[in-house]
Parts: sequence; structure tokens; C-alpha cells
Amino acid sequence: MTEPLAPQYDPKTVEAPLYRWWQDRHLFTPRGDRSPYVIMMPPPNVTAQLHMGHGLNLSVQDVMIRFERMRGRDALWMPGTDHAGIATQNVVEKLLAKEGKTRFDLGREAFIQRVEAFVAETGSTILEQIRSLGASCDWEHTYYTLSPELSAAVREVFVSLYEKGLIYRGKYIINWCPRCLTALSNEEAEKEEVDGQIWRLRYPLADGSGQIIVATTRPETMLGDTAVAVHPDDERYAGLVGKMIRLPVVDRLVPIVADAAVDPAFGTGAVKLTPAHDPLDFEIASRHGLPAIDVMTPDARINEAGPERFQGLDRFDARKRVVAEFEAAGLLDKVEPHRHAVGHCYRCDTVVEPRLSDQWFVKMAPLAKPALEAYRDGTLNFVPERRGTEYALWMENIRDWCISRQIWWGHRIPVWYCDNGSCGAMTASRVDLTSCPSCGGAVRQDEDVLDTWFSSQLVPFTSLGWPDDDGSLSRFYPGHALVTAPEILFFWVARMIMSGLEFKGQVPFTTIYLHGTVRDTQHRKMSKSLGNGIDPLDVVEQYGADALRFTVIAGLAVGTDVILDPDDLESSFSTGRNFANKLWNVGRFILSNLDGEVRPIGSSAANAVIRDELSVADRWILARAEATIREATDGYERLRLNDAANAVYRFLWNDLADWYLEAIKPRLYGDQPGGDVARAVAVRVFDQALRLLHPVMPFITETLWQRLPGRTDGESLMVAAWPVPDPADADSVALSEFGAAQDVITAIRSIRAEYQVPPGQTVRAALTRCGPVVTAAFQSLGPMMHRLAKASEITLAGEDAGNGAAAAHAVLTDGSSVTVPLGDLVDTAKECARLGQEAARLTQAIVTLEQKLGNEQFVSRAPAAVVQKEREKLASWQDQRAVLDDKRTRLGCPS
RNA sequence: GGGCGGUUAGCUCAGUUGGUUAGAGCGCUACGUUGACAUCGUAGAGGUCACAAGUUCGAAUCUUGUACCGCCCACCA
Repeated sequence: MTEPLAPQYDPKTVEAPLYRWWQDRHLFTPRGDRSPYVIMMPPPNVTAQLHMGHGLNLSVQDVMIRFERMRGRDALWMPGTDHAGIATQNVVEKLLAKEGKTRFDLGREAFIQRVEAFVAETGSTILEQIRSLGASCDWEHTYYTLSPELSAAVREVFVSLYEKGLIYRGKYIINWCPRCLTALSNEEAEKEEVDGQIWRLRYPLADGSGQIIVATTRPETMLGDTAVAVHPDDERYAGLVGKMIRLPVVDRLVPIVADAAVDPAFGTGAVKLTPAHDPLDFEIASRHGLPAIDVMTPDARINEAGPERFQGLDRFDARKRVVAEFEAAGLLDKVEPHRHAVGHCYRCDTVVEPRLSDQWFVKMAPLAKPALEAYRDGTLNFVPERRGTEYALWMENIRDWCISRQIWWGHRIPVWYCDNGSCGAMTASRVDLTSCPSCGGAVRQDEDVLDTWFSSQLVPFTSLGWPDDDGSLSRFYPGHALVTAPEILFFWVARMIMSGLEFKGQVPFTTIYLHGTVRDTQHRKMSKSLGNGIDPLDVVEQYGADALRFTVIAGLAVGTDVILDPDDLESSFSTGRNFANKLWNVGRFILSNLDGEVRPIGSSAANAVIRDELSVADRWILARAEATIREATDGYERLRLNDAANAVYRFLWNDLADWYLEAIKPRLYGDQPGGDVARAVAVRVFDQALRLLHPVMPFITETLWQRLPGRTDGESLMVAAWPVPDPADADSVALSEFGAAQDVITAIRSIRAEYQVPPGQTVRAALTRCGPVVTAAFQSLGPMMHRLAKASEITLAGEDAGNGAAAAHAVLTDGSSVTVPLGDLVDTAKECARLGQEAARLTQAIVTLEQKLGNEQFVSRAPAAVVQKEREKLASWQDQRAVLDDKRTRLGCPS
């Protein structure tokens, strides 16, 4: 590793081999002798391709895990994949469709084999892709929700909940996807606001004495109506309750019932009841013993329960036809536009059909209670905090969870039904049954599979071997952080907490970091269908993983979305790439100027650099490094990762590269003494900065760090110690003195630019009316001022420096004045205008401040310290203005 | 319908308990190939902090209202 570095950083030659190097050394795997820190990776779908959402999510987790690993924790970041029941089955069914087949043509066994083959083929793609981001997850421990081990654990959980009475089977209205042909949970039926219509239909009374008008957004459901309901106290309908209605279209007699659940203020106050297709209707109907008529087939066509002429019609065609028939009969009262929320399948976006169906449910209230308590007692820490209130609200209003799915890909429900009619036992079992435990008769297993989330909610403990424990479980449960997008707060996070509490007695993690969503410049979520996605692999290819990570992390304020432009990768990711290149060159510069041993910085040892040898510039950069360690560490700890990343960025670029390295060049080149001290300081602060940046940009920092002097072969930054701020490095005197020198240099440069002094030409400058800090800076950093301002001579003069007319001026914030004689270059009118503008701005500020200080209220009410500070500020400004006025007088400027 | 966030420079965003002459990166302008870096350097332009009222000696920051954007929840059919 001693070959010279190329002038440009090339991530491609570095990243893949370095990743293998880390992995070969088992650095991603916890060593087992220190306090653990655990993050469970949200398992990507087994057939997924990496997208920018993963890029963001994985970057955040890797920053956290690398930070804690360097801080000495036994960091475990466990990766895994989710079998993703409906999603994966849909993918394979689409492939089958291309062959003109359906899963039913293959049959259950063959279809599952087909999916398994597909998963085997594509299943590891996503895990490979994760590696390219530099994710330091533990590949020696991965999980798959459909592995034999996790499947056994799923059965254990199911049977255990069943035995506790927390799982039951029942006939209720569920959300049904007519395209996926399965039940969905409430969470999987996503509500979307749509512009629909509301139809007011006339229902004639059977005795011909009148009619009652009902309102509906789904007229086709009237085919399954079994009653009309009104509020018991509704005087309009008082005489009608108990009467019969002759339903149009279907020509069926149904009763009018009274129920308090009806809102008399909505619509006409009368509601048609379709118990098989609406949850509220079902509830009312069961109170009144009314029948439920399911009028639809699984794919949402009208079934044989509907009139013959409707059978086979799609529900939306049936809707049109029902409306048409009402209209033809003069029974359509009116149609109005109506905006309302309609459930859509979260996998295929089909409008969900509420449908009466036999399903399995988990009784959630008992599970939610401790999960809510864990939030209320502060055990759970949400970042950002407001997500906690969403969590609590959901827990408070929790509904039972429909866990059965009418698909084939997943964990089959471990319940067996006895075929023996006289027995009919239903048995939940941890092992496959071949005969009925009660009567010994033949059994058949439930056809349905479990919701994918039923198994993924368990991974915080099942991935560690539960219900067995080879030591991993007790060591790494409970974990610490969970990092994910807010979309799956209820699907996954909330349920992990509930199941963790139920089966392990402790929450699986205490910090829940919910980051934002990756969006395009129009703030649309990136998606394949919109074509506005960014492929992270493209970004890695073009800019490197470090650049991707830095861009994403530095742009991620807590709880906000990340906006990236898919049409302009350059503007998004060049910042990260440029920074990597800058860092590379800082390293190249420092390394190329080392010769032989670099002395350590110590307190007294003979061959160490001691404090007395440090120049003001050295002390300044050490102080800046010390501040940066505190700032970055604080940022990482508080999960303000952008603050941490930007703090190190500023240090490396604006302090180290722009100033310190420039300041020490003469010493490094031997033109000034103290080269070995400068080298020691540069190496020390660079080393510290690399450590601070490693969580964000692991590849380049590791590469450079290993080349620093004193490294032993095979030593890795990944597990190097996190820097600790040394109070001896904090140095406010050096900070202000060096800052003053920076101000002087900037002032002279500014004048040079203003007057377009050729870059090669030196200037002279005089510092007058100097405050103590500028004076000290001139004494300690004079040579640097000369060189960086390209000044042949800078003098520290008294009140009346030779600042004649042909000079340009600048005033520093402490009232110190910088005068640069420029001879013919100075355009008096221009200089007057320049200074005049400056003076006017100051005057304005001074007037405002004088008024403030002249205000009795302010002086008496504001804290003394604030008043004192304002007084000092005023004095300083007045000083500055006096200098400016003086300059302008000398120049003969018009007032 | 209920609850919650946001609105700061052309763009993406900082601004921690009210006290700055309101900041950064990118973009833009001018100049520049100085022995780490043109994926660079130096300097500069650019904002009545969405709007209105209020509290306060003092508001980007606190209160209320308005407008627009977004998120979560919801069995008014």
C-alpha cells in the first residue's frame, strides 16, 4: 500500500475489493466480548431490486451501526429477506400469464415449486446489491422469513396465540382484493380520496303508501340489500319502521328497521342495508337478525344471488345497469358528486370490495395494551417525536387483525379440520397432523396462508433462533434501533413491538427512527410506474457509494423527505463525489509530504511534539478538530446525521484544506522551521477527521486511514477507536487570533479582486487602529498573512498610517482598518461609492441599535448581559464607521 | 370530517431554550493552470424569513387567523 495515489479518486478500484477485505476479516460480525448494539434490517422483499428508498434506509442504518461499532459496541446489523406473500405470488402469476396459464392450472404444489425456483434464481440479487452500498451488515447471520427455522417459529407463535384465545376464526366483513383474490388487513387496504358520486334512490313501500329515499355510493350493492334502516328518534320515519319495502330491480320485500347507528343528519337519514358488503350494515343487520346476501364472486362479478340478467357482470358495469334501471323506472331521485375515501389494494391498487368472509383474526386489544404503555412510559423513543403520537393513536383504536390470505405463497395456517362429520374438531398444531387428535379420523389442513407481516413481525427474535437460544437470543435481544420509512409503521414496527412484548416480555428496540421518503423535484414519491426513480447502482457506478451516502445523509434532516432530481444525477451527487475527491487530495498532500517518522503529540516525551512547539496555526487546527469531534459525535448520538456529516465536511474542506494546509506549506517545504511539528499536527487532525467521517464515507476513509503512518498491517478503521475530544486542544485564544488573520487576509483579497490586481502582483497593506486580537494575529501569523494575501509588505501602523488618497480600504468587525495603497489602480469615485455603501449600511444598523439602547424599556427589562453585549456591538460599529468616515474624508468623497 | 407537519437565496435545506448586519451546498457572475485537488482556488451578486393581526423592550423563532403543499387517521351510507 505504498504506491503513489492518483490525482483523482476512483471509487471503482477501491470499493469492491475493500468490501471483500472487510468481509474476509469478519469485521461485520460481532466479536462477542463487548456490550451489544443491534439494528434489525427491514427485510426487503425477496424478489425486490434495490431502489433509492433502500439506498436511503441502508445508508442511515450503516452510519448508525458503524458509529456504534467504532464506539466499542458489539454491533450487530442483521440482514434478511421477506418472502412477501402477495407481492411475490403476483410476480410469478404474471410470468405464468405470459405462458397463458394461471396458478390453478398448475395446482398448489407445482405453483409453490415454481415460486421457489423463481426466488432461488432472483432471491439473492437484492442482498448482493446491498453490499455495493458498503452496508456493514452481518452476512454470517441472515434470515429469510420462509426458512424452515423461521417457519417453525411462526407455527409456535400461531399455536401459542391460538391456545391463549388470541387467534380466532370468524365470519366478518373484510377487505377483499378482487384481483389478488384474497382478504387483506385494514392496513393493506389503503384509503385514497376519490371523486365519486352519490346516488339517491327511491325505494317504494310494499303497500304502495309511499317511498323512502336512500343514498349510496355503491348502487350495485342494492342487489344484496336486506333492509332499510333509520334512526329510532327520527320523526320523519317514525311511522314507517316495521313496514316493508319492495326492492326495485330484485323485486324483494325487505323491512324498515330502526337503529341508533344511523346518522339522521346525513343524506335522507335512511340507509339501505347490505350486510354482506358493508361493515356498518353488517353490524346493524346482526343486531336485527337480518340475513346477509353476498352478491359477488371472488373477482367481483355479480353471482347467482343477483338477478339472472346481472350475473357475470363486473361490479362497475352492474352499478351502471342498476342506476339505469332505477332511472328507467323513475326511481332515481338525483345524483351528486361526492368525494370520499375508497380502499385500494396496497399491492395492485385495485378498489377493495368489503365482503363477508370466513377468516382468521388476531385479537389485538390485549397485545396493544403493553405496547401503548411502552410508549407512554417513555420506553419507546420515536425520531421524529411526532411519529409517536401516530403510533399511540393507532394503538388506542386498534382493530383485530385479519391474518388469513387466500393465496398459496406463504406460511400455511397450521390448523387441521376433522373430516369426520360427527367430530368436526379444529386443531391448531405445531407439527403436521395426519389424523384427528380427537377421533383419529382423516384431517385436512386449512387452505389459507398467513399474512406476510405475521412472520416479519417476529424477526427481532425469530432471526436469533427463537424459540431456541444458542446464546445469540439472550445476547442480542432486545436490540436497540429500528430504522425505516414511516409507511410501514403499522404494518411492521408496531406489530414487532407487540409480538416482542408478548413473546419476549421486552420491546425489541427502543429507538425508532422513521426517515423520510425519497422524492423527485416535484415531490412525487419515486416509483417504477412513474419512471422517476433513481437506480442506486447507477449512482454507485458513476459517483461511488461514498458519494451516494454522503449526499443522502448530508441532505437528510430529521423527519424530512429527501429530494433528488432523477434527470440530473450530477447536481444531486456531485457534492459527494467532489468531497470524496477533495478528501483524497488532502490525504495525498499530507502523505506525500511525510518523510520518515512522524512524531506523536504528547506532553513531554523526548521525541514527541510538545505544546510549547505548536504555532498558533497548529493550535488553531487542533482546536477546530476538537470542536468538530464534539459536534460530530453529538450529531451522531442525536441521530442528526446531517449535522454530523456537515460538521466534518466543513472541518476538512474549509478549515483543514483551505487554511491549515495552506498555512503550513512553507514549513513542509523547509522554507520555515517546524515542519515536523506541522506534519504531526496534520496527521493527527486528519486521522481524527477520517474516523469521524468513516460512518458516512467508509470506503475512502478506510483507504486513506490505512496509509497514515504508524498503522500496522491489517489494522482497520472500521473497528478503530472513536475520537475523544482532548481538552488540551481547545484553545479559544488560537481560535480568535487565527480568525483575525483570516479576516485580514480576506479583506486584502477582497480589495485585490475589486480592483482586479493581477494575481501575480504583490500589494502592500497597512493595518491601523488595530484591536488587541488583530495585533496579536499580526505578530504571530504575519508571514502567513503576507503569503496568503500576496502582500510584499504588511505594516502595523499607528493612527496615521500613510493611507493617502490612492488607497483602498476595508474595516474589520472590531474596527481594525486595512489599507491597501494601489496607486493608479484606485478609482477614487469607485472607492468612495464602495465605502459609502458600507458606511450607509453601518449607519442604518447603528441607528437601529441606538434606538434600542435608548429605549428605557429595553435597558431595564432585557437581561444585563444582553444589554452589555449590545453596547459593545454599538461601540464596535461606531468605531468601524469612524474609520470609514475618516477614509472617505481623506479621499475627498462627497458626503 | 378529525389530528399533525411544512412554507427562509433560482434549487435543496440549516437556523437547538425569542436578542446575528439571517447561513450552507448546488447553481449564477468575475478573475485565476500558485509545486494536493479545475471533481480546484479567490472574490462577488442574490432573501421585506408565505400572508395578516397579536404578545414582547425585542419575533424567522411565541399566539391566533388566512392561503398553499404534504402526512396520518376516519363504518356520514
